[in-house]
Amino acid sequence: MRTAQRPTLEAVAARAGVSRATVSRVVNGSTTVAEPIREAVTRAVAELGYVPNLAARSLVTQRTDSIALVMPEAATRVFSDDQVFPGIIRGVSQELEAADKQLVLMLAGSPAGHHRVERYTTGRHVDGVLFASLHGADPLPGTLARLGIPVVVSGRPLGDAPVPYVDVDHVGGVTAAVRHMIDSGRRRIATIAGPQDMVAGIERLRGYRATVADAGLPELIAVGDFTRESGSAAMRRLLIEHPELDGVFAASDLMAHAALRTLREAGRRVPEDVAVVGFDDIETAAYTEPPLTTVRQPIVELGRRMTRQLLRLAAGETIEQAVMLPTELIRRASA
Amino acid sequence: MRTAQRPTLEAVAARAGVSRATVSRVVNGSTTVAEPIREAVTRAVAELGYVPNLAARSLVTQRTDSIALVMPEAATRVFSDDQVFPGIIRGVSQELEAADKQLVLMLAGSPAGHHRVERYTTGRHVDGVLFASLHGADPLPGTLARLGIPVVVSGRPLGDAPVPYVDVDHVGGVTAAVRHMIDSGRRRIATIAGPQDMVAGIERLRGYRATVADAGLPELIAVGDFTRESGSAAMRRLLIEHPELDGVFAASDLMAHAALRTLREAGRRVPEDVAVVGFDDIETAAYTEPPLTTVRQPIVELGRRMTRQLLRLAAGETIEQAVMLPTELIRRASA
DNA sequence: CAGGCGTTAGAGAGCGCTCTCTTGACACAA
DNA sequence: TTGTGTCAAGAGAGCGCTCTCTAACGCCTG
Repeated sequence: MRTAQRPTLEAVAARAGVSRATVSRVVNGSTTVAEPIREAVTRAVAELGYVPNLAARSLVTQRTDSIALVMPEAATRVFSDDQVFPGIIRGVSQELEAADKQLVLMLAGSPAGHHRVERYTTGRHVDGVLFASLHGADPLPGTLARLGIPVVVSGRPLGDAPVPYVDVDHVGGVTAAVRHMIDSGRRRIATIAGPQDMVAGIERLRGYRATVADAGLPELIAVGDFTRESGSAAMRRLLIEHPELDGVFAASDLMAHAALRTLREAGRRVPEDVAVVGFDDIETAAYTEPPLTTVRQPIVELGRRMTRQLLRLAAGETIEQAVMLPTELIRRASA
Repeated sequence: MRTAQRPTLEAVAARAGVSRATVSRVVNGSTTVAEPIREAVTRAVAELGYVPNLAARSLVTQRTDSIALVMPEAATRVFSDDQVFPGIIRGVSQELEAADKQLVLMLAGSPAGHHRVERYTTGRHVDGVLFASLHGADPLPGTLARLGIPVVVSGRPLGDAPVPYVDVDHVGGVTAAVRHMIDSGRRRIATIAGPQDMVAGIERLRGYRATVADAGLPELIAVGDFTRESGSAAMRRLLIEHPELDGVFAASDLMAHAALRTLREAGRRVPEDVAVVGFDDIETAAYTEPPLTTVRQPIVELGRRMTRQLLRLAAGETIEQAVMLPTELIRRASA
């Protein structure tokens, strides 16, 4: 069974009574083939159930028609409860489907895993590489770019390598969130920040600081890592250090969700005593108690845009170094 | 840049002063190479930064060292809020990493997408195919199996093709859940069932019916599709049709979550008036109000086992037609 | 010391495809 | 009729690798 011979170009050519080259032309859509011959070839392809051997094609064209999407394995854990991880994949997948290219997904967990990613991508086994949710200043994207391998990352890269990226407007979203609380009379607005080795964490904290500073309000900061657990811990710390707080901006919905519960356990009412705003607009946000006001980011679109940029790059076009996607404040009951 | 010549076997051979065949032996770990020569080759490989061209290798070995994971695109939407989708990917990824194989992810949304999957997988561009979360009786797994292409699916396939599968013990989990409610005195236990074109939906309903029948209790059934929206609607219907109910088993945590809210809105207290049990044990389950009692399924392990089975199959071993993974009742406050 | 054997390295074919170059056919002008 | 130009189709090289077959070499045996 395993040796079931698949028909080759040769076989199709023989059946259609033409040369290999002509079959290749038809299969690849060349225009310089007379109609009757094209038809004969098409028929032969159908009759034989011919499918081109991609390995053979890649060998000569130097293209693989596949691109890699690299994510830290932690992303599947940290984000396991929201749609960031599946959302990006969905967006990438949609665009690649349209371009008839394959998606090779690489979750880099261990250092060994990272090395494997490096070997694979630098080995030019893919036509381009997408990086999502980078932690810290990974040198790999820069290395690939220098090798001339098309790369696009999500979020402004922390290193100094000039790698093209697509990001959402963190600062704009956070500003809208914090202003919303200020406008409704809050004056002691704290933040539960995200991890400071990720752009999303850094930018969202930056937005918070700028906005409260602008309004002449104090900075009340506790740092989490985007997870619910860290959100509970941070909220508890904030309540101890700043019991007077009347608003909380959490850098992720997961942390906001945990904060909601912690506040309730501490006897604070939301939104009467404390307003809470999150970031992400995960599906759960509409089902928390009370429903969470939050900043929506276009996550599927992020995946799509990254992919489109990468494909353009791979096609030899020059692309914008940075693309920024808008965020939007979704008002529910928590603030 | 794009034409930057990568070193070939030939180049390594020249540098090491040996033949191509010998370099190939060293690279592929053959034992029949004398130590000094092996060392010389290894050094040449390092110096030149040689990376084998996978396309060329595939062309002759007829292997691709990559496997496809096929999911309906809906899976990323329906499950966007729980860990099924990322969990399976993580499990698959872990095992493939250990085996040094690549993961090609295919989300089949449209009929065109499904056709693309069919073309790609039947074209033997991968060494094996994993199917997750099948809807209905997709003929593709059976077709591939008949072509001699290694296939493993998640969940007992609904068609009659004898395709090897890995599944969790739905019935066992549901039985434990419903018995738990019976044991605590509930006598009017309803279910919010999952979609009846998916094994998970069918099996969980089967488990419910068997257990209530066994206890001489009535069947109170409303069907949803695993999403929160459908869960709310189903819960409302149940309250109208069976206002006397004192327990609800929801076939997914998402539906259970929505039921919790709907019950509260209807003035029913959980668990005092109505006990609620879900299925999946998503992370949110621990954060609902009240925290949700639910059935945990080992989702990462599911991905891992599927992959291990597939790799064994691809290696020519014969494998069990069915593998069943245990489920476990997690008791929290809702029942 | 011839003959046989086991072991290691090289030679060379060929995997299935694309793409350049060449040939062939035909139309039209001189 | 011959020459020129245009366009479609074929011939053939070669992409980088693996793997079989063969050659070379050293060692043991009779």
